[in-house]
Amino acid sequence: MFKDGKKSNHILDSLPAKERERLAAYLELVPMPLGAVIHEAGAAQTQVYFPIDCVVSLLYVLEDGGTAEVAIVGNDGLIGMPVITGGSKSSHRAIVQAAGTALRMQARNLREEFERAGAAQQILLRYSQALMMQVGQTAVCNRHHNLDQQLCRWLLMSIDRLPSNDLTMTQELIANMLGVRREGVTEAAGKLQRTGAIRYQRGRITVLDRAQLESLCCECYEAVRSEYMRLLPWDTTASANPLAAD
Amino acid sequence: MFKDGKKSNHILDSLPAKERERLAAYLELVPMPLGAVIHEAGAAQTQVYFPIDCVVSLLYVLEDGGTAEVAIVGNDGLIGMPVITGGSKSSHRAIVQAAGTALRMQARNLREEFERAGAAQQILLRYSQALMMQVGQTAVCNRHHNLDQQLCRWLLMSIDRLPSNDLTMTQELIANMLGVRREGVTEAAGKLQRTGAIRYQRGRITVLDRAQLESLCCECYEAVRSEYMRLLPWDTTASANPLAAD
DNA sequence: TCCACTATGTGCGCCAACGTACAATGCGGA
DNA sequence: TCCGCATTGTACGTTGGCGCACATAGTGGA
Repeated sequence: MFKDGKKSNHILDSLPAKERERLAAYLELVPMPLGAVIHEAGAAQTQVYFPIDCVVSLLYVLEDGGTAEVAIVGNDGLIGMPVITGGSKSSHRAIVQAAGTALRMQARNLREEFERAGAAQQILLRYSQALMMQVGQTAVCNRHHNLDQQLCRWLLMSIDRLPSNDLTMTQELIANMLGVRREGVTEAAGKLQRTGAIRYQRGRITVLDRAQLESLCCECYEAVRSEYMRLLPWDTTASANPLAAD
Repeated sequence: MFKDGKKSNHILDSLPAKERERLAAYLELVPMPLGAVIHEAGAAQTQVYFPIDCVVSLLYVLEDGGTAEVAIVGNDGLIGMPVITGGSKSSHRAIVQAAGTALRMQARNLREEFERAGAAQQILLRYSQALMMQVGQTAVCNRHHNLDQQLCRWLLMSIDRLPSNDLTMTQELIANMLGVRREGVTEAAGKLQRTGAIRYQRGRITVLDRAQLESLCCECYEAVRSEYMRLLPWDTTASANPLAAD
């Protein structure tokens, strides 16, 4: 799980003190309002974002206007990988799915730090692998699992990246993320509400029984979670983190 | 498109002469037999493969044995990105989907070249972005498009990476890749055969009318193709390739 | 030549999700 | 307080793909 009470970003936290201080000079705390489009598909990305207590979705927009989420990013990662990989722009729209704050910096400054080939490079590369895994699991889940399971996965992944168990989210928006009908979400969420797993009222969802969601969920959630833990042991207080050199 | 008549690998071809020669010392031509598992999910990857005239699928195996392909790799790329990103192992099984040959090298040698932070690093990072895009599009396609369209996409992506328009592939195997029923593939392929787009006989499929496949296909094929072209302009004879410094 | 096996074809009922239509319900502003 | 609007609930026929069962047809080996 990524929830830790602390308001921080795990990528930044994993950096040794020297690198973290160097980057800190470039970082600026910015609000991330619900629905804001951080990066539009096909547009050059001049800034990167390290979420603190917000969640951003990467989604693909089809020619007919349909959408599908390919990944979720919160305080476990960053928005702007194409800055590192050199393509500068992405085919995905980055949109704020849960409001909060993020640390922002100029793309060129992150790029510079990456090119120092130090701990930051190592961590960013590992993050890219974790993200790839998450995207792949989205593909698998879309193929094999039903809406009920996918909704559970989505709720779990979202609250893992947020400080509380509340989501300010209409069913309509969830449907857009999952790429399904709004009515389908209403039905699936209704089931979860009846069994007491969640509660919701007009654009606000509260997870009441996390364990129940996990039991209803498909294996995809745990697969992604454990891969993130393997690749990015971000807890700097734990000795398990080989990257915490300070 | 990636088909070029030449037997080569585009990543290696894109390298400046110096880098290419340095890597050549480590490369070994190996056969890639149909069905061979190049990397098992969760196993350390000690070697990387640059396909020449074979196609390798990355697929995820579910707990119940079900499978879903997350990406296709041919002479446009390489198998073994976790070696670069530092995770050393992948959650995906890499399996030879079309027999042929590949160039193989020790993981540590590629890792070393990457750490030189030269043209190879740049190209490998761009490839990782292209691969990410492909995986994301698999997710989108699984969500929104039907089996007929997906089969077209799959056929096009496969023959693009092979020297001819023939595939040695049973419908059963295609079904495993797409994560669907074998009967569904039989039906979809039957339609394509009746309209003259393809012909097949017991484990061998020939694409007769490429244009027709493209017209029946969803937008996902072209989206991935153009992103590969943007990120990896591999034709060293074209002036369009900024990476060809020799 | 024939047999065993693999690959492909076809037909069924079933179900999840779709598209559509419309009702009911809460919330915020005039 | 009431109106307008956004959000959620419900229903119904349609469809694409599933699971299953079994028939047919190539292919390679004994």
